[in-house]
Amino acid sequence: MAYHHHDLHRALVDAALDLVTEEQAWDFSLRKVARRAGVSHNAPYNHFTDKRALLAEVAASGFRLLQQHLFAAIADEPDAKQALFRLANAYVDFASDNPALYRLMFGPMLADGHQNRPDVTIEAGAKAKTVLVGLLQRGAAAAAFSFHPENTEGLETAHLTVWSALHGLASFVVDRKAETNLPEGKLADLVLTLLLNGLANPKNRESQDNG
Amino acid sequence: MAYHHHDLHRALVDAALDLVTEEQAWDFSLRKVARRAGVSHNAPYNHFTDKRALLAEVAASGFRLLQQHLFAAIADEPDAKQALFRLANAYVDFASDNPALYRLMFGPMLADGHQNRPDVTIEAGAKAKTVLVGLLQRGAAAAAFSFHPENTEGLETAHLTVWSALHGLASFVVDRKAETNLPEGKLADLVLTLLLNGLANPKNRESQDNG
DNA sequence: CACGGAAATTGACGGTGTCAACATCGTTGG
DNA sequence: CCAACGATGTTGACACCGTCAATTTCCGTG
Repeated sequence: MAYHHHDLHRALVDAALDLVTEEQAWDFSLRKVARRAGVSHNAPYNHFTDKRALLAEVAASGFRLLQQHLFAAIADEPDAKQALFRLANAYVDFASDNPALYRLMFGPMLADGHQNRPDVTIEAGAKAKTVLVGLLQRGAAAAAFSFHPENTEGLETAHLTVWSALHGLASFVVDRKAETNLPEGKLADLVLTLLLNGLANPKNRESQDNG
Repeated sequence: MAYHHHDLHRALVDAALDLVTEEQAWDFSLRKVARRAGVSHNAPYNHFTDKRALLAEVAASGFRLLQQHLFAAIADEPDAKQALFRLANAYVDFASDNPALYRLMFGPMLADGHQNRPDVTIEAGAKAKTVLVGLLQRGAAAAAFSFHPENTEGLETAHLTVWSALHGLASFVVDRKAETNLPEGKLADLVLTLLLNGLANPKNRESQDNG
C-alpha cells in the first residue's frame, strides 16, 4: 500500500496505451486506467489536470511510435522516390495495425470546445511529419520531385498533399470505409503512384491499363 | 401534453443536428437531444435502438448535405478539371463550416467495437462519393485525366486518391492541424494542382516558383 | 365502445468525470 | 531526532450519462 507511486505519470500513460492496444477502444474511462495502474480513481488528478491531458499524452506517444516506424521504414533506402513508397506503406500499416491508437491521435476526442488540441500532441505530430518533410527535401535536392529545393512553398504544398493523402487513405482503411475492390495491400502504392504521376498527366494513360 | 409526437424520429434527428451545429459539439448526450425535442429521456428508445443509431442517422444527414453541397458546386461547370477544383474547394469549405458535423461523419464515435459503421451511414457516404466518381468519369471521357473511361481500376484508384486527399486536407483544416504558412483559402487549389500535375513531374519545376 | 398495441413516462442501476475533504508519506529545518 | 509541511493518494459525494424495466397514456381497429 505504498502511498507514493514511483512514477505514476508514466505508469498511467502506459496503462492507457495498454488499454488502447488491448481492447482496441479509444474510448476508455479514466477510472479504468487508474484501476489498471492499481491506484484509486482520483489519483490521476495529481498528474493530469484532465482526462484530456492524459489522452493528449497517449496520443503524443502514438505520434512518437509513428515517427519511429516511418523513420525505420526509410532509413536504408537512398532513393527518395522508393523511400516515399516505403513511407506510405509504413504509414498505412501503422494505422491498420493500431486502429484505436490512430483514431485517438487524429480523432476529435482531444479537441476542446474550440477545436484546439493540446500542445504536447501538436508538437509530437509535427515531429512525426518531419520524417516526410526531410525525405521530400532530399528528393528535391536530387531533382526527383516537381519543386526546387529552395522553393519553400513547393515543399509545403508537397508535404501537405502527401500527408493529407496518407491520412485520408489511412482513415478509410482503418474505418473499413475504403469500399473498394482494389487489393488492400496495394492501396498505398496505387495512391502514391497516381500522386507522383499526376491525375491529369495523359502520358500515363496507356501504360496503366494493365497492371 | 400529447403522448404521441407526430414524427419524433425526424424531430430527434433534427434536434441532434441543431445541437451539433449550434454547440459545435459532436459529443452531445442522448438525454439532451430528448430534452431539446421536448420529450423524456427515454422516448428516443422507441425510435432508435441505440444512441449509436441516432448518431448514425445524423451522420447520414450530414453526408446528404455534403452531397448536395458538392453537386451544387459543380453543377454548372462543364469543364471537368475546373469542376474538380470547385468540388475540392466545396468539400473543404463544407468541413470548415461544419466542423463538428464533419467530425461526427468521419470520426470514430459511430464505430462499434469492431470498427464497423452503421449501414445507413455507409450508404449515405457512398452516395456522396458518387458526385466525385461521376465527375471523374466525365473527365475521363473527355480525356482530361490519366486513365481511360473503361479502365475501372484507374477510376477506382483516382477516386480513392482524390477522396483521400480531400478528407485528409479537410481533417487538418478542421483540426487546425494544418500548421502551414500557406494561405488557408488556397489549400484545396494547391493540393489539387499538385495532384493533377504530379509530384514527380519535372516539367512543372520551373513554373511553380512564382505564384 | 372496449381493447390491444404503440408511444411516452417515471424510476432505477451501474458507470463516468470531477470536486472537496481527509489520510499518508518523504523530506527538510530546527 | 523529530515536528511540520507539501506532495501524493484515498474516500466520498455530486451531477450526469446510457440503458433497462415497469407503468401510464393515447390512438386505431374489432
